[in-house]
Amino acid sequence: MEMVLEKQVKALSERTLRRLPRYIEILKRLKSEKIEFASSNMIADELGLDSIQVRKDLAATGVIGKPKLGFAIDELIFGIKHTLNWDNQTDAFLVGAGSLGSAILGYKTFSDHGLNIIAAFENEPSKVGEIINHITVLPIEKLSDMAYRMKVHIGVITVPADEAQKVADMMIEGGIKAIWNFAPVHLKVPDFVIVENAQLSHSLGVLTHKLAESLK
Amino acid sequence: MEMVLEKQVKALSERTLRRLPRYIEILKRLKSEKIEFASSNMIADELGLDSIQVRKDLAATGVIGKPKLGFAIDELIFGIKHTLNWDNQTDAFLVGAGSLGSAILGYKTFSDHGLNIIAAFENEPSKVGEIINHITVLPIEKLSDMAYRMKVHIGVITVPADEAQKVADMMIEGGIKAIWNFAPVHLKVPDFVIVENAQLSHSLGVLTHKLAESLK
DNA sequence: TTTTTATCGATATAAATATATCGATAAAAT
DNA sequence: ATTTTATCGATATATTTATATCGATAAAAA
Repeated sequence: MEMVLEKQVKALSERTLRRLPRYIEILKRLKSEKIEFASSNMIADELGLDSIQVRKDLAATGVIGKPKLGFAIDELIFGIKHTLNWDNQTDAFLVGAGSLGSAILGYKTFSDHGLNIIAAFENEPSKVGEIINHITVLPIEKLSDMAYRMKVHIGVITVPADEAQKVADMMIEGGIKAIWNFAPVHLKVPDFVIVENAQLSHSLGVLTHKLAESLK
Repeated sequence: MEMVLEKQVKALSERTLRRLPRYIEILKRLKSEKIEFASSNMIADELGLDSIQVRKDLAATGVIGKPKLGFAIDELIFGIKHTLNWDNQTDAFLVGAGSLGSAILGYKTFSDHGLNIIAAFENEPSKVGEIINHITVLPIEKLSDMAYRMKVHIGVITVPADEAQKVADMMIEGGIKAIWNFAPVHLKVPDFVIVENAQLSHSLGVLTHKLAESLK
């Protein structure tokens, strides 16, 4: 088979991707102060980063700055959102309507972040039928079939550790392509499925370690 | 069981720190299967990592492996927990008893991760006095003073964005040394204060971007 | 006991990421 | 209109992180 070379879109590193939402935060604040242009230096200062790094990150969004002025804020916010695909909403299912799951269902702001949770699923019969933030909790048995029929591409897992792999398998069976995993387990999935882990313990470990070091 | 841990030779990178909890997860599972030794290869395979990287990460904990056998699982779990300071519990205050705050208060497992949340605080008078998972919700006004008197070193922020900086300031006034920040804002704090950000949007951005790329 | 083997851990190399340098540019000042 | 200035963005360098190589070692097999 012959390789077709497309114009190489500058690949974004994961670290850059994680900084982009922070830039949006700063830019929105500057915008609310009626500022129209932001330089890489302003942004870097606000976040305690290096301005060269900010410029490099922003270069990956394709937005072009102006000498002496910096970046047009509106355009830059738009460009970052586009890069993150936050200017579209992708339908998602959430499984596990416990306290964390409910908290996530309660967030209205995910729609600004490209995520549209349209249904929740549960094992526990007593929770089925509940409505959380206008989202109905359905029985887990329906997950695969509904995901397939509704062409849902994102799954959010907020079940306990010992149920997570099973839930992931059901999601994949239903054609889900990306999993946002809050359960403290490593999910085994086929190569074509994207898993983004959001375990609180990972971040907590960094905190407790650094604190202990600093108190030495 | 006696365990002598070598003094830590090298500073741990943040990326290593974030992998350590994942090793614990695998090791506990292997242990539950009555396995006593784990090689770097076994661990790496389970997590889809490189065995050399696992060995390097584990070297940073000071635990020594045995040729042909690998690492003694009990000793290794202990060593990793020690490195993360998860063998001690540090008292913490949480501010913001909304849905995410309540979810965090509900986690019983944080005590296995070095965190002991002993009180929660709120702005909203209607929430003050509530008891969530045996933890009382107190008025925010008491935060600084109580933190100082009780020598609390960790603060967890789960308030909305526009209140977070104010809460951080109060925490620092009360002598808190490390902040686990879930609010979507960059906190400005003195150098001696550690901030670990746990914003969901950062992780979500990686997911939505990768999914969009994969569907191209 | 001797040999074979799997795995460690030290050192070396490669890749990714961050930081520095500097000419080009357009806005603002002169 | 000309000069000065701040900032960009391309390229170069440094640093950090990940991966490869290989001798040393202790367990298991012969």
